[in-house]
Amino acid sequence: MLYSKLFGKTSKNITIDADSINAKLLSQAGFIQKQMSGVYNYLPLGLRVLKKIQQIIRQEMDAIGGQEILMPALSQEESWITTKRHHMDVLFHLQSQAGNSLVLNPTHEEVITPLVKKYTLSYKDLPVLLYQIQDKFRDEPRAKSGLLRGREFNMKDLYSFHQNVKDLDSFYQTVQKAYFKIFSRLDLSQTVLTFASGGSFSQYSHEFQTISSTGEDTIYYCSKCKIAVNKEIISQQSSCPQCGHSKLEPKKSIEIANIFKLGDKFSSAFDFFYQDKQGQKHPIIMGCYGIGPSRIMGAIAETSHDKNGLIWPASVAPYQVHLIGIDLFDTDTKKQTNDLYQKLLDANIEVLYDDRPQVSAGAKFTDADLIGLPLRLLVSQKSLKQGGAELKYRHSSQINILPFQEILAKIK
RNA sequence: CGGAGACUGGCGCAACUGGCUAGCGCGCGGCAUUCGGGUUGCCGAGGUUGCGGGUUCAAAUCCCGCGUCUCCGACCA
Repeated sequence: MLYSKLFGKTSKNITIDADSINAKLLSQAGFIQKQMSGVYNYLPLGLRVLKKIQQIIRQEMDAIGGQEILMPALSQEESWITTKRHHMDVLFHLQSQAGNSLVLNPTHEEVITPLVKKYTLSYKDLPVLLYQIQDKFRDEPRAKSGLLRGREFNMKDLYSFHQNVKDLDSFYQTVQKAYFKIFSRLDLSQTVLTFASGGSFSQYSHEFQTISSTGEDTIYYCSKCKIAVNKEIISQQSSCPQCGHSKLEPKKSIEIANIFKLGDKFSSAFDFFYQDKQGQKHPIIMGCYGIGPSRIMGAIAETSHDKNGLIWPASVAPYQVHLIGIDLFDTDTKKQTNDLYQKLLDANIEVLYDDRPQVSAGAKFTDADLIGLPLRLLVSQKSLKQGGAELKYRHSSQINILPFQEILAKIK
C-alpha cells in the first residue's frame, strides 16, 4: 500500500478524548474516527487490525467445532418479552413503519434459541455449536474509553447446545483453552481467568481480564493458581475459590471476554426440548461465550505502546513492514526504493510504503512510530552508500544495514 | 441515572464585564526552498460562532428552551 494513497491521516493535534490512551493513539494514527459517543468508524488501517483479530478468533472457534453463522442485528421485541429481558436498560428500541416494536440486539440468545429450535429435535443433533462475529448495540448510560466501552461494538458470540450439564461442562473447559490460545496469539499474555458471579444456573461465570494499569475493572489475583476473582466475588468471600488462599492482590484490568453456563434458562423460555433414544423429552442445556474483537483492539493499544505511538504485535499489525523512502528526489534512490517495494509485494509481504515526496524524513519517522508496524525498512542515499536498507524493529532502537538480497530472508 | 463543565473554519484553541472586517497554530491548495527525528519563506482557500427563540441601536458574548460532547460517580447479561 502506498502511504500517499492511504485514506486516513495521522494528526499532530491531540484529540479531546484524552481519557483513554487507546482512543487517543488510534485516532491520532488514523485507525479509527469517532462518529458519536461510543460509536466509531474503522478506517483502512483500523479495519485491517480488526479483521486480523476476528480471523484469529474464527480459526480457534472452527478448531473446536464451532460453525459460523450470521444473525440479524434487528429482532422483534416479542422475543425479549418472552425471556422477560425487554426492560434491560441497555436495549435500543425502535419501531418499524408498520408499527412493530423492534430491538437492536445487545446479545443473541433471543435470536439463536428459536433458530436452533427449528432444526434440533433429536439427541442425534447435539451438541450444536454456533458462533457469529457481528456488531452489538448497547445503550450504555456512559460510553467511554474509546473502543473499550462503546454503544455499538464488535463481538464474537458462540452458543452451545447440549444434552446435559456434563457435556456443557466439558465444552466449557474446551472454550477456556481455546480462548487462552487466542490471547497468546494476540500477545495478550497478561490475561487472567477471573471468577465472576454465575447467575441462577451455576455458581460462577468466568471473565478473561487483561491486566493493565489503565483498566477500569479491578480484579483480585491469586499468585498461587494464577487466577483471579472479580469485585462481586471478593465481597462474598475473601479467598481464592480454587485454593482457598487468602492473599489476593488487587490489579487493574480490562475485561476482553466472558463465558456463561446458561443451563436451561433460555431453552425453557422458548419451550426448546429434545428427544432422547427412548423418546423422552429433555430441556436443552446451553452455554454462551463472548469475545469482543473491537475491545481487544483497544486493549492491545492500551497495553502495547510507548511515548511515540502504537506497537502492534505481528499477528494483528495492519501491515508487517513500514517502508520509508527518503531522498526520493534522487532518481536512483527512488528507483531502488520502488524496486524494493515491488520485491516485497511479490513475496506477499504486507508493506506500507511511505512514498510521499516533499515530506521530511523526520515527519516520516514520527508517523511510522505512531502507526507502530513491527518492522521499519528505510532506503536513502545514505543507506544505499552503506550497502542496502536500514532495518529497525518498532520495539527496539537498534538499526542494522542489510543488503537488499538478504532482506526477504530476514523478514520471512 | 445523579453531579460538574463545554460547544467558535477539517482538528486544537483565542476573542466573552455586549461594540470595528471573529484571530492564531496545525491541516488543506499554489510557488519556491530543504532533504536522516514533525524544514523554511511567501501567497491563497475555508466560519450565517451546535440548534431554536428572546432582550438590544448592536449578540460568539446576556436570558430561556433543546441537542450533542466531555469529566466525576452509579450502572455494566
